[in-house]
Order: sequence, then structure tokens, then C-alpha cells
Amino acid sequence: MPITIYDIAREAKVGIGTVSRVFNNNPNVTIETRKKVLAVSKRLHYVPHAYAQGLARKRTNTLAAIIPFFTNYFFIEVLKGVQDKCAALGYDLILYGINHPSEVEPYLNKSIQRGRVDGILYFSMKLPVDFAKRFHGVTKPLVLVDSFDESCDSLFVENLEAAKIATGHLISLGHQNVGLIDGNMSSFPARQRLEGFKHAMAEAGLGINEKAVVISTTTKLDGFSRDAGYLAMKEMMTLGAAMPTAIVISSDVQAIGAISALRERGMKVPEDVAIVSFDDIELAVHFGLTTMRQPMYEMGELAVEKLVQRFEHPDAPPSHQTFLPRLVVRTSCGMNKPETYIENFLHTEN
Amino acid sequence: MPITIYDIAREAKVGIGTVSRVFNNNPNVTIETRKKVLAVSKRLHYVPHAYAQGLARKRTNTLAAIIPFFTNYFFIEVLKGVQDKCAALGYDLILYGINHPSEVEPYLNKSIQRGRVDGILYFSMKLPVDFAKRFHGVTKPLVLVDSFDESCDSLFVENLEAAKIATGHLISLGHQNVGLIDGNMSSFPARQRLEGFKHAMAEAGLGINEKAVVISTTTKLDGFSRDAGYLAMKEMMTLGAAMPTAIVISSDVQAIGAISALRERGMKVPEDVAIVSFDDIELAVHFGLTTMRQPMYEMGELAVEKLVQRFEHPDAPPSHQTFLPRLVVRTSCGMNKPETYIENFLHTEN
DNA sequence: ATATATTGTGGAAACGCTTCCACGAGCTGA
DNA sequence: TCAGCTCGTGGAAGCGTTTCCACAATATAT
Repeated sequence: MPITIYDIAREAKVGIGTVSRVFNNNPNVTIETRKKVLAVSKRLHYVPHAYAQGLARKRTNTLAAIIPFFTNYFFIEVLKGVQDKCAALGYDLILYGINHPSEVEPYLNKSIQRGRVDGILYFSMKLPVDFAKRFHGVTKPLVLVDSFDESCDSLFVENLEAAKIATGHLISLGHQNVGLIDGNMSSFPARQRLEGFKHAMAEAGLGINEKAVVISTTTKLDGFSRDAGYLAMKEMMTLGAAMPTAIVISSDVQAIGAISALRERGMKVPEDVAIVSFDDIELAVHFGLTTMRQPMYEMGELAVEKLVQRFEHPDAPPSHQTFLPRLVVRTSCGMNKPETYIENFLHTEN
Repeated sequence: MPITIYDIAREAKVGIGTVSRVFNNNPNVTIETRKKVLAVSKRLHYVPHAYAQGLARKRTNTLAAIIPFFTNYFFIEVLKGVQDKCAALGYDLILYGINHPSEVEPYLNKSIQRGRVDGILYFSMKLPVDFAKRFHGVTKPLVLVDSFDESCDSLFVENLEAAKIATGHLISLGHQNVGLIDGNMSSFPARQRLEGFKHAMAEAGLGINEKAVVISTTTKLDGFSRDAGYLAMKEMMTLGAAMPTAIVISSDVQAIGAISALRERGMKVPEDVAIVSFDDIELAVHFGLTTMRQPMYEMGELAVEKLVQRFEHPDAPPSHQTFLPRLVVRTSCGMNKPETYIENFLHTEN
């Protein structure tokens, strides 16, 4: 009952090869033949069968994105870049949202399944250790985003360096007792930020108050959540007089939660505590957050581009590209950057 | 080079049918044969070819979601429900994020393409008018989410009723001069909410101050954005003394923007203006927003279930299911609901 | 005039599965 | 003992394309 290329061929009195050629814009078809085929196709509502094409062509024009916590703002924004670039390049995007690292395996297997997708975008997680070996030669091109592995292309943020900049900024404003609220150590970026924080403190000759480094223990969103930020700040506040005068917080959403906790105690940002966070989500403007801006959308776009390049040059050596977040100064660090909401609004319009 | 069922058959000294049967858990295979085949498959890293399976089985186990503005919190949350349900049911999800209604056509065509997906989830947009005719019999099962059409299954929020409840709540608190900040009229929910607002006011015998009904003119996110809310409130504030004492706002993000605008003028919520909004996003707690909670995640899940049911009963009459949002009272409406942040926090932890 | 490209076309083979039919082997019951 | 089952199995046909080869018809060069 469904219309196939054979129906079109019969009806248009041509061969199936010709019909195929018409739909593939092969130049070796006369204009009249082409018109005839197209007319019949339209009349019969013919649409090529994607899977049959895929099987014959040995490509699917589909990419998979394996992405954790995709309700998290950071990933949404990256995903948006991925999606738009896919659309622009004519690829379909299969979304595998995973809620826990343990779910990675089945999805990885699924996308590696021959013929399912042409390539994989793998977000923010370590590859299973024996991955390369287990799937030697079987696996599809894979681009790591916000993560790193020798064996494949990757794209990541220089979190260590970024944390140094963030911490350094607070130090340069005169703070000596600087704290850190970080995500769960199972997160690579969180570990890097801890490192960067320590480096910056050491370079400035400042000691680290162990109690003023609060690392999230929750695995939910790896601690990059408002709730985690809230709880961390609660904990920080038990320090009383020893509490830091400035805190580096590993994401804007955590910072927002932290600010809630402060407010409950009547404490203010930046008067009582200065804050620098990470991401620069849309709401950061609203809270006046000084933050390390991550080019999320752009990373998403670039990830797709990298994958497509890999299709074209399968044997090129793995490429690794880094992004250095940029410090966006607002008011939460205590610098009275004169910046009204509307200014930013207009700015963020685009 | 890639391993096929033939390689396995040869190596295991069985027929290809047997190999296929093993992988499809057909009971008509002896335990020994099964083991043998499985062993060889593992040794050769055999994985079935998804597209070949799809072609032979005439199904793809893949769904498409055509979704607008998917950076919007509402859609993210719905999508999350969709994604999780798909995963649970073993379906893959292809994501078509569209940025403008005009982009709908190509994506609709693409997913209708025979063999690409088994069914389609279509979000918050009107179907093209002649859609049913143009694709009579060609099209796949399609479930409308947050939208309505006679011809297919749908799932939507009773926005008219919800707006009545929201408005009624403010009226019941004694407000006579109630305003509305709404999304763009191109949005079906926005139109419904305007209606509901008018009904409620009329029922209460209250006149509507035309100037106090601000409808977004931007098409960006259909006006359901923080920026749009900010601008709308700015406009509202030009009313001076005639400004409403209570405002219904068509989304939490708009409300957040609106609150920014108020703050700039030193006005407070709920002291100067009471607010009820829609959605109940995670941040609503932070702002103490009284809001009409939409069961976003649940809608996503249910949408997938409906689609799968349709696969099983292709000829059942279209089913239409509605959700009535629930009023969540916090502080923005002026009722001093004693509710601390942590209470809510624990609650939302789930 | 003949040899040689070029162009448009038809259709077989291939892509890698599932499914169905046929068949032999081992059972059952009369 | 034999007809009639059931069970496990092999492999052909089919899913709907693309692609390649063959070939006829025309154009070009000699």
C-alpha cells in the first residue's frame, strides 16, 4: 500500500534507477523525464523511505547526543547550539538524556549499534575506561564535550584556569578569606575548579580554610543545583566569624540558592559576602552575578562541526579544543559596576 | 568489513534464521544453539544493524518531537517527561527544535517521511490548516501537546479555566483593579488566558482597565520570557495611580522580569502589587511566586503513552485529555502563607 | 564513412535484517 | 508399525532504496 519507487517508475513509464536519480538530483536525467517523475510522485504522495535510503547509502544523517541532567541550564544551552547546527547541516538529532552515570552504557551501546547514527556527541562524562578497547573499530566517531579523553576529539572549558581567574578576581579586590562552593567531585569540571581555586590561593600566598571549601555530596545534578547551593551556604554559615568574606561558587544556579540561604539570615551580597560564580545563565543578570561566562551555545555548535569534520577526515589525529570562560563583572563581587538591568537586557537580546 | 548476521551464521555453523531468532528471543532455539551464537557474536563484536532491522520490521522504535522554543523552561520540563518515558519504553527520541512557526513545514515533512519515525509529538502549535488533507493516509500517528485539533489525539491544559482561577484568587483577596500581562496572541495558551481573565473579571462584576492588559508584541518565545515580562511591567507602570494593585502574569519567567522592573522603581511584591503567575518552575519557590502549577513533566510522559496507545489501536477515535493547573499559594499574592524556603526545598527534592 | 565519446536510461545486485515456508528428526498415540 | 504432531533449523524472499554495469541513441572526431 505504501508508495515505492517501483510504483512511481511504473506510473511514469521509466526505470527505478531514473526515479532514484531524480530524487538524488543526479544531473544525468533530462528535464522532461525529471518533470514527469516529479509529477507522478506528487500525485501519488510519494516520499522516499528513510531507512531504506539509510541502508543503501550506509549513512543515516543522524547524530546522537548523550547528555546528562539535561534540565540543567548549562546543558540546555549547549544542546540548543547542537540542535541549531544539526538543523543547519541537515542532520537529525537523537537525544539520550541520562539521569545517572550508570545509565551510560546501554545508551552508548545503542548509539554504537551499527546504522543507528553516524556519530555521537558525548557530554561531560568520562568514557568508560575500557571503552576504546571494547569497541575497537566498532565504534562511531565520537566528540567529547566538556570532557576529555586522549582517544577522541574533544571540546572543553579550561575550568582550572577559569577558577584561577575567578578566585584571583576576588583576591584582587582585597579578600583574604576566600571560600569555595563546588559541585560533586565526580564531576570533572568541579574537580578542575577546585584545583584552580587552590592554585590561585597558593599563588597569592593565602592559606585555605578547609572549612570554607564546601563540596557537594549530592549526586543529583552533580551538585550543580540551586538546592545544593542553598545547603552549601547553610553549612558555610556555621563558620560564624570565620566565614569567608568572598566565595567562589561553581555555578550560577548554586549561587542563587546560596543567596537564598544568606538572605534568610539577613546577610547581603556583596556587602557581607562577595560572590563570583560560573556560567552566566540568563538569570545571572537579574541577580547581578559576577560570573565566568561559558560560551555554551557556541560549544554546542562547534561540537557538531567537529563531528562532521571527523566524517570527512576519519583518520586525522584527535583534535582537542579549549574555551577559556570570560569574567563578566556585575555587582555580586562588590565592584560597583554601573550596569542597569535594561542595559543588560538589551545586550542579552542578542 | 562490518560483521553481519551471515558472518555469525557461518562462524557458529548455523543458519542466518537461527541467528536472527536468537537476537529476537524467539523461543524456538535450543539453549545450546543460543549459547553458541551468543558466544560467536560476542567474540566478533556483532551488533545488529538498526536500519536493516527497521526496514525488515517496518518500524523504527523512534519518535519525533517537534517543539518550539525549547530553551523555554516549560518545554524543557515537558521534554524531560517525554525523554524519560521514551527511555522506559525503549523508544528513541528525535528532537526537532523549531525557532519560528514557519519552520514547521519542513520538519513535519521530514518526520512524516516514511520509515523515519513511528509517530510524532507535536507541541504547542497549530497544525497547518490543510495538513489533514494534504497527507491523508500518508501521515504517522501524531499527538498534539498543549494544542488542539479535531483530527488527532491531544493533550492540553485548560488555560481558560486556569486563568479564571488565578484571577479569581486575586479578586477573592479583595483586589478590584486587576491587570494582566500576557504572552503574544499568536500563542494559543496566551489567548486562552486572556479569555479566562476577562471571564473572571466579568463574573465578579469588575470592569477591565484596557491599559492594564499588556500583551506582548514580541514573537521571541511568544513573549513568555523574562525580558518580555520586564518590558510589560515597565509599560504597566506608566499608568501611575491607575496601576493595578494585582496582576495576573502568564508565566513565572515573565513574573520574574516584571519583579525586576518593579524593584527598579522601589516597588515591592506583594506590598505594592500582588502577583499570580503560571507554570511553577523551580525558581518560583525562590521568588515566593503564587502560581498556577502546570504538570509539565507528567504531560510529557502522558504524551508518549498516548502515542504508543495509538500504535496499538490505530482506529480508535481521537482522544482529548485536559489538565487543570493547580493554584500553588506562596507569598506573591499577598497571602502570608507561612512557608519557608527549606520546606519547599525538601518538598521539591521529591 | 567509421570509430569513439557522451548522455540518458533500465534493471540487477547489494545493503542487513525478519519472516515464512519447507523439511527432517524425534514424539505421540492407535 | 505408521500417520500425524511438534520442534528446531536452514535459507529464500522481501523490505525500499542506491549504485553499478550494460546498452542504445546520439554527438564528435578522424
